[in-house]
Amino acid sequence: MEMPKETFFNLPEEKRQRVIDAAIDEFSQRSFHDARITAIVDAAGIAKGSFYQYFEDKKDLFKYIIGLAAEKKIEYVNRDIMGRIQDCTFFQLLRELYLSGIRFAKENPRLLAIGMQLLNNPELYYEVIGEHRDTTNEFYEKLLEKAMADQELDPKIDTKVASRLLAGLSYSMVDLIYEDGKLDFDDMVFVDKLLYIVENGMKRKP
Amino acid sequence: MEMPKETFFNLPEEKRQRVIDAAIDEFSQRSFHDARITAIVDAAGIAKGSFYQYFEDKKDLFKYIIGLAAEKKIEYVNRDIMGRIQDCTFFQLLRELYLSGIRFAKENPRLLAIGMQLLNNPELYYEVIGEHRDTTNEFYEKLLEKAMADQELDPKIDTKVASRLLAGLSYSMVDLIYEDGKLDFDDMVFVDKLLYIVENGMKRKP
Amino acid sequence: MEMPKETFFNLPEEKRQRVIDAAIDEFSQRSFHDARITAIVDAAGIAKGSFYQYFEDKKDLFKYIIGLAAEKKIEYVNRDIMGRIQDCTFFQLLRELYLSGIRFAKENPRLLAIGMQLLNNPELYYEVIGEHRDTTNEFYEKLLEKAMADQELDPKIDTKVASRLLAGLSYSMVDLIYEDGKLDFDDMVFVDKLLYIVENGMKRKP
Amino acid sequence: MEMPKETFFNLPEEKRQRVIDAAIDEFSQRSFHDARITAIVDAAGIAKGSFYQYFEDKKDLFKYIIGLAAEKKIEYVNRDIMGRIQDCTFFQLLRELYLSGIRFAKENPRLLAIGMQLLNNPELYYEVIGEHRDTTNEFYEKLLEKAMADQELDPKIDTKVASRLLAGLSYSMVDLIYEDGKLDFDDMVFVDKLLYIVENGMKRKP
DNA sequence: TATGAATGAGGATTCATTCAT
DNA sequence: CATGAATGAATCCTCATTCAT
Repeated sequence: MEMPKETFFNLPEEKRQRVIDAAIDEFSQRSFHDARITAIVDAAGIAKGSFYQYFEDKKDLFKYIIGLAAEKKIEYVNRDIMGRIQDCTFFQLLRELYLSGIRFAKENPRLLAIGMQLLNNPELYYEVIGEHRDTTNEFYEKLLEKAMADQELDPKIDTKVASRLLAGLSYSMVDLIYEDGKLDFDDMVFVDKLLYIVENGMKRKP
Repeated sequence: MEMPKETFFNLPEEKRQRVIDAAIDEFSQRSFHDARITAIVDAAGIAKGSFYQYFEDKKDLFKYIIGLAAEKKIEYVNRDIMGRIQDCTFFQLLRELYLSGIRFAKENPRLLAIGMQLLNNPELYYEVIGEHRDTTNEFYEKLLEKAMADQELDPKIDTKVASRLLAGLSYSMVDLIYEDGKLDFDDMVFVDKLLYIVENGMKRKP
Repeated sequence: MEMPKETFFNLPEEKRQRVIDAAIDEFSQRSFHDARITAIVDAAGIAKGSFYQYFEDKKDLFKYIIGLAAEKKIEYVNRDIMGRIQDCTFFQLLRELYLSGIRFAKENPRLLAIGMQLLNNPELYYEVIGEHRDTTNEFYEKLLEKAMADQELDPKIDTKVASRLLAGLSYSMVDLIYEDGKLDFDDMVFVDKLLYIVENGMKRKP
Repeated sequence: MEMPKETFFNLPEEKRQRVIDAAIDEFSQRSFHDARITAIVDAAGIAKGSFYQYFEDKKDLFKYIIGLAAEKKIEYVNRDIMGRIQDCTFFQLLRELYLSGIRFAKENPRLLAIGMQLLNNPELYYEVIGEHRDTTNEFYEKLLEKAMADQELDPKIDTKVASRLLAGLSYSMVDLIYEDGKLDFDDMVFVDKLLYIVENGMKRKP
């Protein structure tokens, strides 16, 4: 996988940030194809030529930004959730994950927009991310398997299917964010009401 | 809402189809901005100039195609589901809806792709879909309210939240389509396993 | 010189007028090159194809319109001036000519606009009118020669030059029309004040 | 008022001239709308893309060229006339002005053509010339008022009207240029003969 | 003769990328 | 490393004219 060239990492921190920021701005407002290098270099205050000394091409930059976003999100959620995995039930953990996801998205709306774009464009996704489409699914699957092993779940449910369900639900969250204000209760209430259903649907029957 | 010009509707059916087909092809493979009139007219075998006698401009065509897709999907699902609304339980109906949705998407993968496209071009989305934004949510909400009235549902669940959940799940379906083959069971099994959870989560406790 | 085809003259009077009118409208608002056949046929309510059954091409129509305008102006001025040539002095006649010209322009502003266009575009002029650029000059020259013979003029003036002066002055008139209202006296006063100078400049000294 | 971009002024003088020259060539031969960027860049030997690094668009270039022409003419006439305003009578000055105008037009026929163009595209005219519409009239009016104050003029003439006359006469000059050769005397003789009439018409009677 | 669809050449403009300094 | 001009392919769209019915 290409990456920014060395020159980019040799840049003074502040300048590098400006470039990253400008890129996030542009990519969050326009599709990959519509995004303009010109807009990015202008906003970053660097020369057009310099751009091509930092990055191979537009796609190179895009991949880098996507990578950054993923990294940031993982870091964020990790920090939020860290250490609770052990002492929590599966459903408590799920609740924290969703809430943490919502918080992250609200704090980083531009990254959310970029991520959505990627998710809705399979070709681009494939080009940029390559094979690794299933990280999210797999993550939930592992969680579910552990919960199953811990006998928290109804043994009749299929963890592969359930992992899809949990992943799919994150879209409900995003919707919630985009429509902010349309529903008259706050995120935590929403998540709790949602999880009430999920928990009833998946938990081990006594 | 603009529409194709009269000339387009005066065209012989076969030619009109060729244009529509070429447009669907192009729009399903490239973003609105990136889609090329040239590719469309070439594929349709018409002159560049003719295109502009049929449509105001690229956006006009796009809107038309989106409208067609929506119409087609509604028709499809209606035909599939028609008549069963009365004799079905809520969960049976939901099963049919999801299966019908999957079938439609599998039969019309290009329309699916265009729809997904739309989802991440908010500006265009608004222009094209306009007011009809939350049709899906509202549709599920109505269904849920009826089910609630029929005492099929756990009175503790919130129909607004549940409608989001049901809408969000359609994303799990799309995922399924894109990954076709990755899961080792077929759509019906998938939907059944999914609905097993959903039903458990939402149905009225005895 | 091409002319409209026979078909045009076979048209019912009313329809022919509609075409002429539409053409005058378009040509008075846009330069020859910018004028659009489409606009003309739309306004005239005829089919695009019909146009090419009446006229060879855009230029053919333009020539025809120019011809009409010239004819109309000559007719107008003739009617105004008719019969006075004998009983008038040269300067009285000139006054009538100018006033008549102003009246015509005010009553036919669209024709004025087309004429101006032509005058300011030598290439077009040549293409459309051919060699006959000097009609106006020659007309004034004849008038001046008669006046000279009648001993109304200072024998020292050169009639060729004076004819240019008189022709050039018509531009002052046009200016006056375009700026209508900027000067605080009316046309007749303007012409009289102008002719006061001209007469002093050209009349035979006692 | 828009202007060419900085990049244009950073260009080596020689290249810049090539662009200007090509533009003047094209605009003097075709109407603004009809003028082709392609022709200009080809003649100037620059890339199509480069053009858009120098100018915003076609109109931007056109305005610039018009500005240049105006500037050049003012400079030219100023240089010609400079210093004589004090020692000349009004009629002597007028003679110099007309002769200078003729010389300029003959030396810059392409600029003349562009200027004439502008006169019959009112929309463009307004955009380009904007407020400065009646500079010419006002210029002559000031001159006339001074002459009047100096008692060079017949007190009965109206300076506003006379200024129109003098401005209108410049059209006679243009005619002269376009018909070059048709009259059998040279410019100076023509102007002298013209001014003989004008002077007689306007000068103070003894 | 009327119609209006079909055509395609031609124009303006954008933008990723290259290149010379 | 920085710079920013140079490039040209690619795109949308317009419009006079032709053509088939």
